[in-house]
Amino acid sequence: MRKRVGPRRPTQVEIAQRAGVSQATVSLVLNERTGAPVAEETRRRVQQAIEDLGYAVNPAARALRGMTVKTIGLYTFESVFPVDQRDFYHPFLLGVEAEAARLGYDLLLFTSANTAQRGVYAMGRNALLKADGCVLLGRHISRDDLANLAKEGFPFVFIGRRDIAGAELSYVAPDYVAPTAALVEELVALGHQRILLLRQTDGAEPGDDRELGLRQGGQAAGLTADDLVVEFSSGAEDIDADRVTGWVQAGITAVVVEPSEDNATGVALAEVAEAAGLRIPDHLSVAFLGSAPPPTATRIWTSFEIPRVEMGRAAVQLLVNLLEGADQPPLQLVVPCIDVRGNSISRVVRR
Amino acid sequence: MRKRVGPRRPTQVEIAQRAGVSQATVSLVLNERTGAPVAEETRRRVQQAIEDLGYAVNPAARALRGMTVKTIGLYTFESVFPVDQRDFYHPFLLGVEAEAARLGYDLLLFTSANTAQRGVYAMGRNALLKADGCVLLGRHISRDDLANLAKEGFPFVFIGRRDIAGAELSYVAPDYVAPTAALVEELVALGHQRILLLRQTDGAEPGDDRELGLRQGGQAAGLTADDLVVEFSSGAEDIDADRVTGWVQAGITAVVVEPSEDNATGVALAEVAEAAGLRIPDHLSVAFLGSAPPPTATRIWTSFEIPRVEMGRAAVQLLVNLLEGADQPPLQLVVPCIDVRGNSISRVVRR
DNA sequence: ATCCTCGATTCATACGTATCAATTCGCGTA
DNA sequence: TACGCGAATTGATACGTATGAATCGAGGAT
Repeated sequence: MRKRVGPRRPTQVEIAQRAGVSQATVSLVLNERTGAPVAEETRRRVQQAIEDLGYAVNPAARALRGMTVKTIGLYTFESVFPVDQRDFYHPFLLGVEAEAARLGYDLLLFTSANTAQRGVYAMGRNALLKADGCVLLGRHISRDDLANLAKEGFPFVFIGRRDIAGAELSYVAPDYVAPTAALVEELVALGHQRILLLRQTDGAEPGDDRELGLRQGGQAAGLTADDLVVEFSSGAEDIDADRVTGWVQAGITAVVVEPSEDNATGVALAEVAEAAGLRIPDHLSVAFLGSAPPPTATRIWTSFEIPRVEMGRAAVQLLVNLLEGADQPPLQLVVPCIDVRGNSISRVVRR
Repeated sequence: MRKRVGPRRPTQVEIAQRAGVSQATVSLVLNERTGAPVAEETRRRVQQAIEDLGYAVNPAARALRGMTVKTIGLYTFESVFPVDQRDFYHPFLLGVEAEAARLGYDLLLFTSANTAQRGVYAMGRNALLKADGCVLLGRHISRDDLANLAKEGFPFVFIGRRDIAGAELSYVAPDYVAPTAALVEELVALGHQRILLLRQTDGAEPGDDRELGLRQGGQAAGLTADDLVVEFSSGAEDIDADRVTGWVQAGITAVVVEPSEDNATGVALAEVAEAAGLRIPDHLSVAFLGSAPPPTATRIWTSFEIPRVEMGRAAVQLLVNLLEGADQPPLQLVVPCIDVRGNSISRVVRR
């Protein structure tokens, strides 16, 4: 934290001297809406002095007075910042950026905090305070951090759903329940009687939502709890031929997969099944409860897409509401996903 | 500029009270390097109080004291902010972001200023001051803005070269001269005797550099000034068959093109030439003095690439030098480009 | 002439921090 | 005992702004 160098910038005091008024009057001219009237002639002289000296208000001083500074922070819990276009999070960033610009806010990327890898309450805390409020993003998020932030009353919006006991927080999240239920009902209508949900081990609330959708859909379609199987995967390495063929032998005819960022689990499942002679969808229907691997010439995965850009925009809108609305309560927004009709599920084939 | 709401955060005064010391001591503990010694026992008590109350230093107050805030601004002069991956500027942003993170700086994107479309000295000025210094980027930049910023002593680094009379400013720029000269020499070695440089109308210094390279290369290869022709284009629309065939009839056998962001001029040239029955490179050699259109199955444009990510990194390094070095003079850095050996130039064919 | 009103302006203060100058205290030396 | 010295701590101040309270005139109205 070195000292700043270079020539000092003009202040309101200097403007005041040049215009022959007091500093307070300069401030009044700058923030015209305060109700106190300023004579037209004085206003002109002050404006002129501002022009002459090239004055610009000092954001630090303003912030110290407790004013907002029109800056929205963006914090991600992943180690690599998602400016990279290949990153799963990039569309969110696009939405956040676009909406911030539209609403006249600058965007502060907390890149420094992420190098420390220690969460908001290590390096990041000072950083967060540089912004009026913050959009938080990322799967591997610390619940404690979120709870603390909420308790402190720091304005933020989380992208994704997190329920914290004893604290209500603002988020914008996709609706995983409804499309999952719809997909399960569709599978039952296609003749599937035993359906497997493959969850991510770290799925948290998003995983819970898929499981809830599975049960709702299964119940609506007349399946019993025994017909709905839930297993976990922590990545590609725990999907092998034995496991997949085991499912089939146990009567599973359809697998619905909770995607991870890189979709390693889903890709592995497809490869292992294919290698074991199980064709998709003839022998095994597979669908992704979220973003699927990219389509190829022959394969379009049945799935649904998260409206990521729109969610980014919505998060900023919620945050600005929090910032500009007088003591606004926490806001939640659930947005619908978009069905992707693929060719990876089909009518069940009895052997 | 609304007033902030919500619960107040703890201050150094409250820490001091809880630890039974003065505010000054708390500040000393926080910034240990000031030479004043603090007893180990006191330090411990203060640290404990900080822990207990969840204290974090107020960046605004610190900034007001004239401290830096570890934030680098990024300002682009184009209207659309280059977070979009399709944008020409995206690689620069990647480099800036990565290096800022590495050096422990946060990155402030001036999105709000760009919506106003009026340059640094309209909306943008207040915004710039939120950061310790700024990286500036963009082709359609206002010289006046740059000159004023330099005069005011605001720390910034421009990506791209701009010479401003009476002011020395910091920039990182690609070396267009050397590779252009080399390319011209190569063309002469291939038998070309009359070479055309097609400049962008708004090319400014980058265009000047290409022209300088053309003359240097031509001279080194023994061509006279008459053998080197310079014309201007403002986009695809002023490239038509008449113009291109006119060149050929005037003895031009090779065209070197200053690229624009979208390379519209170069693309148009290729299409028009092809349509007029001029095959590239057999009838006309074409090279890009910078980034070329993307390669296809049959065509790799002879060109050279600007190391954009590296330039972004370098710009941040220069800026941090300015910020952390005591009254550092302006710094300039010229980086080499990377040759792309294509198939769009060839030995001249005498008819 | 006195009082009140009201528009225009100024005074004074607080925001939270870093740092210089001043103070206190313990201790060894003259 | 007096004195000096260095380590540890504190008092006081300034950074630039916004704003509530106070001041000041100039007109009316009474």
